[in-house]
Amino acid sequence: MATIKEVAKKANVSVSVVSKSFNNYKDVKEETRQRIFAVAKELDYSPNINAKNLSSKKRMTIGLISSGVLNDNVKDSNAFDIFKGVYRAVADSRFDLSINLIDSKRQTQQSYVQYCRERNIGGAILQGIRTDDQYYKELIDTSLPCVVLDIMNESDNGMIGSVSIDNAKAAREIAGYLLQRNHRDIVVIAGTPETYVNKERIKGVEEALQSCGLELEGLTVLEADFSEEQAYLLAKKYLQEQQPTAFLCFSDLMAIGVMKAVKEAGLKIPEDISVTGFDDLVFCSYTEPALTTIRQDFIEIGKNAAQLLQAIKENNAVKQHIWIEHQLMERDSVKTLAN
Amino acid sequence: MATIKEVAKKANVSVSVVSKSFNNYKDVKEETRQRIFAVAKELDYSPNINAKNLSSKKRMTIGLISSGVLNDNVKDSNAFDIFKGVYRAVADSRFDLSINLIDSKRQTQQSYVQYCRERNIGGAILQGIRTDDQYYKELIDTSLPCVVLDIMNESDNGMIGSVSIDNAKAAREIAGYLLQRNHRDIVVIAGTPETYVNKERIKGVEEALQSCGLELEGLTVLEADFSEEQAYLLAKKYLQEQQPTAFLCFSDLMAIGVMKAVKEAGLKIPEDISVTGFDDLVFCSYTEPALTTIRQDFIEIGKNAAQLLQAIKENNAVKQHIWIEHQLMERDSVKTLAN
DNA sequence: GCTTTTTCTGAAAGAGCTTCCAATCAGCAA
DNA sequence: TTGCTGATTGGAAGCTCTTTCAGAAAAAGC
Repeated sequence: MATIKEVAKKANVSVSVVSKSFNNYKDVKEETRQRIFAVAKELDYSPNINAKNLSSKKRMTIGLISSGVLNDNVKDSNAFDIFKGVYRAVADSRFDLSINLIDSKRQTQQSYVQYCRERNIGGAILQGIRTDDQYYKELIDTSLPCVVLDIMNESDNGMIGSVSIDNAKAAREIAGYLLQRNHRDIVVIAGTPETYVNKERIKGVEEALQSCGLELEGLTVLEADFSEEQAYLLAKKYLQEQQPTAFLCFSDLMAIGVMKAVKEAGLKIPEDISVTGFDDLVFCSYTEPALTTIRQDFIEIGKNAAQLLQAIKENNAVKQHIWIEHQLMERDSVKTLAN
Repeated sequence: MATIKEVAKKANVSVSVVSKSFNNYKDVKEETRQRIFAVAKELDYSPNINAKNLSSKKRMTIGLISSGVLNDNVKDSNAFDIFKGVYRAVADSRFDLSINLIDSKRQTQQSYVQYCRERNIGGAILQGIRTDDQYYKELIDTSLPCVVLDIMNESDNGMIGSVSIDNAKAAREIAGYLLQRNHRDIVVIAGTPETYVNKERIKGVEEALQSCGLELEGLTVLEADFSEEQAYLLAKKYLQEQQPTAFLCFSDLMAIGVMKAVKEAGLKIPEDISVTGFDDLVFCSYTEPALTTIRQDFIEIGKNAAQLLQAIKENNAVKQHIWIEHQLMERDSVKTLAN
C-alpha cells in the first residue's frame, strides 16, 4: 500500500498538500487536487485510518456498545437490526464504527470509558444498557457525546441524546385495540419493572383503560422479565385459576411463551383467548396464528441514533430525543368479542 | 487518559519496560511487571490502539467481511450468530475486530484489500461471499490470511482456511430420514446452483438416493435461489400439477415459502405432504407444524473461523478446513408413510 | 572475586498522518 | 520597481506507541 509520502513525491508536491487534498481543505488549488487524486488512484492509495486517528485530534470513530446480545439464550434479533441501521448511517458518513458487545454475565473488566478512550472513540451509541449499569453513569458523566436507546436520560448536559418509539402511545394503541374489540378481562404480561420501556408501556395501558372509563384496579399485571420461559410459566399458572379474554404482552417473545401456555391449556387462540405482542420480530408472522403486535423499526432506530450522534458531535442537534414511528401490525391473534 | 510515558515515570522505569510489560516480553521481572500494572490501573491507562497498530508491524486486528446482510429483505440471523461467535473468540484473544458489512447491491467502491490495508487488518473472515465476487479473488491472491465460510477454496497457498458443516453429509441425512419414512416422491427445493453449499447438498441427496437403490432421474429439483418468495411460487406452481409426498428444502426460509404454498393448496402438513428445512433458524420451532430441519451452529462456526484464522496467522494451523457438527432436528413436519 | 545471566535504561528510529506556521508566487496598485 | 495581498505550497513538529541496540546495573553462580 502506498503511503502519503509516495503520493506526494510522485505528484511533485509536499505531504501536507496531499493530506489537505484528502481532507477537503480549501487552500489547495483544484487542479493540484485533481492531479493528486489521479496519482493516488494510480498508486492505489488510501489514508491509513490508524495514523489518521492518531494524529488528528478529531474523533472520527463512533462506538456501538451493546449489552446482552452475547447471552446464550438471546433469540431476538433487534440488536442486529439496530446494528444494521447504525452501520448504514455511519457508512454513509465519514465516520468509522467500532463495536463493543458485552455480556451481562462476564462483564468486561474494562469500562466503556476506557474502551472509548483507547480507541479514540468520539461518540457512542448505547443499546441494551440499563440505567443501573455500573459503567453507564460513568460514561454519561464523561461528556462524551452519547445516544442511548430505550432509555430517557434526564441529566442533560447537551451531550446525551436518545431515540425510541413512543412506548406509552404504542401501548395505548394496542390496549385500545383490544378494548375496542370488547376485551375487558385483559392481563398484561409485563417486562422488567425498573425498565424505562416497561414503565412507559404500563402507563400507556392505564391511559387506554381510563379513556374507556375503566378503573385500573381490575388490571392484572404479571411481571415476566421479558423472558419467554417466565411468561410461559406465569401464564400457565394463571390459567389454572382464571381465564382472561386477552393477554397483552410487552414483547413478542413473552407472547410466544404465553401462546404455548394457552395451547397447552387446551384453549384456542384467538377463539378462546386473544394474545398480542410487542416488537414484531420476524417470526411473528410465522406463528399459528400470526401474532398481532406493535412493530418497532429497529433499523430506523439505529439509523436515527447514528445521525443524532453525529448532530450532537457537530453541535447542531435540534432535539435531544427522537421519536420513531411504530406501527400496529394487525394479524390473527385477536378476536372481536360480542358486546 | 494517561500515556505510556506517564506510567513509566510514575513507576520509575523507562518507557520500554512498560511497553514490554504490556506485550509479554520475557525480559522484565515479574515483580516489576506487576508494579507497572498497578500503576497503569491507578492512572487508568491502557495502550492506545491506534498508536499500537500504527507502530507495531504486527497486525492485531482481524476483519469480518460479510456480504448480503444489509439487503432489506434479509430475515435470517445466521450472519448475526456467526458474528457473535467470531466476536467471542476474538474478544478472548488479544486481537481487535473490525467489521465490514457489504450490500450486494451498492457494492462499496472500496475493494476488500484496500479496506484491510488502510485499517491495518492482519486477517479476514469472509461470510456470505461468493467465489464469483469481483473482489474475492483479489483478496485471496493477496496472501492475507483468510478464512472463508461456506466456500471451499482450492488455490491453497497455506493462507486460506475454511469452515462449514459437512453439507453433503447433512443432506444425506435428511434425505435418508425422508427415505426411511418411505417417502419416494421427493422434490428438492434447492438454492442457487453455482453455490458451493448447494452443490454439496445436491450431492448428498443423490448419495442417499443411491444407497437406497433408487435412480436419480426421478428426482425433481426446483431452484429457488434460497428465497422464500421464489420457493413459494415454485411450490405453488408445482402443486397445481403434481403432489409429491415431501419437499426437501435447502433452507428454512424456502421451507416457509413452501409451507405457505402447501397450506394454500388446501393440503395439510405433514398429513398430506412432509416438509423439511435447513439451518434451524429461530422461528423453526414456532411454525405450525414445527419444522424438521438440519441445525447449523452458526455461533460455533464463527468461533472456529476466528480461531482458525489466528492459527493460520501464527502458522500453526493443523488443518485448513474445519468441519462443524450439524444436527438433525426432528420436529413435526414429516410423516412416516405406510410402506 | 570474577564471570554469567538477568533485568533495566535511554535514546533513536520509525509507523503514516494532521496541522500550524512560514515561505513562495502571482497579480496589481502605487 | 516596490510593496502588498491573497492564494498556494512546503517544512516540521507532534500524535502515541513499538522495537532495537548498546551498554549499565543488579543478581546469581561458581
